[in-house]
Amino acid sequence: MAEPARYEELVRQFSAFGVIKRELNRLMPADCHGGSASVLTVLGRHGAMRMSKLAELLSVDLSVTSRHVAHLAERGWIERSADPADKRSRILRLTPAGQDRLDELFRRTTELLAERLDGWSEEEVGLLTELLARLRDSFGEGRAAPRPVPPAREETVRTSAST
Amino acid sequence: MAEPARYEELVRQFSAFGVIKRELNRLMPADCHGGSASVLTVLGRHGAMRMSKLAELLSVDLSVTSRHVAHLAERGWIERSADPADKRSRILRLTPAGQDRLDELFRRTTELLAERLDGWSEEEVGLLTELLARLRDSFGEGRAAPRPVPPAREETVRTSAST
DNA sequence: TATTGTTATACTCTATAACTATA
DNA sequence: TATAGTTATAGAGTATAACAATA
Repeated sequence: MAEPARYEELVRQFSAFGVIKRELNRLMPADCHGGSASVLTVLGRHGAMRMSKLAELLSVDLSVTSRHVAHLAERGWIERSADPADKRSRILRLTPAGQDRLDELFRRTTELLAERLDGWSEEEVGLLTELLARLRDSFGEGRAAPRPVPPAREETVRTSAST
Repeated sequence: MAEPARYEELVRQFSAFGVIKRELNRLMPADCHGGSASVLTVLGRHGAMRMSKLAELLSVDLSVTSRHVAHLAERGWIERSADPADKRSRILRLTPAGQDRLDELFRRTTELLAERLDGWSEEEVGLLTELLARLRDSFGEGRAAPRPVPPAREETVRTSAST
């Protein structure tokens, strides 16, 4: 448990979020903005899943997820198949084209980070990554279910864009 | 310089930004949303300044800053006085009411963080704060001018909500 | 002519609520 | 009746561009 002043300082630094997010967004191709990219990322990491699960992993409302998914499906980057066990559900899955898109996105962002974090050591990058994961866990509890989990369990799915 | 896989992992964790930001926004009073709050925070920390400087510190466009500032001025939380040295400029300054507002906001966010980061140690909170500051520095270069004040890093922490 | 701010416009992201179809 | 997902609507945040006043 930290002192109040610590939290206050942390909150100030949260402004970094906006800075990074805006710069990252500028990097996105016109037909695949931030929201869509998150969907691709989650599907790439966790494999096929239903809408509700995706929304949970994204920590956004189901309606928001639905729109992003529709956007991606229109472009052939993900496919929505019926769930035989529950006809209300739809199973989402990355298509090969979607996987390519995802790889391309990672390439772009990795390039940007390599440039921006030039002076950072391997350990520092890892440390920040870890702390952000914990931060997300600390917040998302109850609604989100993040946690850098091992790749998909679904058998028919190609997983992770890289590793 | 870290390996590409490190950056990729870091990018994934950036999704934490959205989670925290949305939760923080939910905490904001109806008449003072995230954008306005940032303005108050920066003015509280760095003192009076002109629009352009504020926009730079916020790392957002001047037009955006202008709107947020107008919003705050309407509510009497900041005052815009003419700059005698340059009549195009306007000097922004927190009013006592604005300071109260700011204190109140810090109280709210501190409370939330204390709750969410219950299991975090003083050192961990400090470490994350430091890394976020560095992250912002690494990104904002050229457009933003972060690196405000040396954050409290010692055991003995300043308790000033602003200055 | 360049700079400081303001305003109009457009676009993304998000949540809430109403609605359809299954369970 | 409850749940999965879609769609309509509204609100916040941001950037670009056109404009005013001053340097």
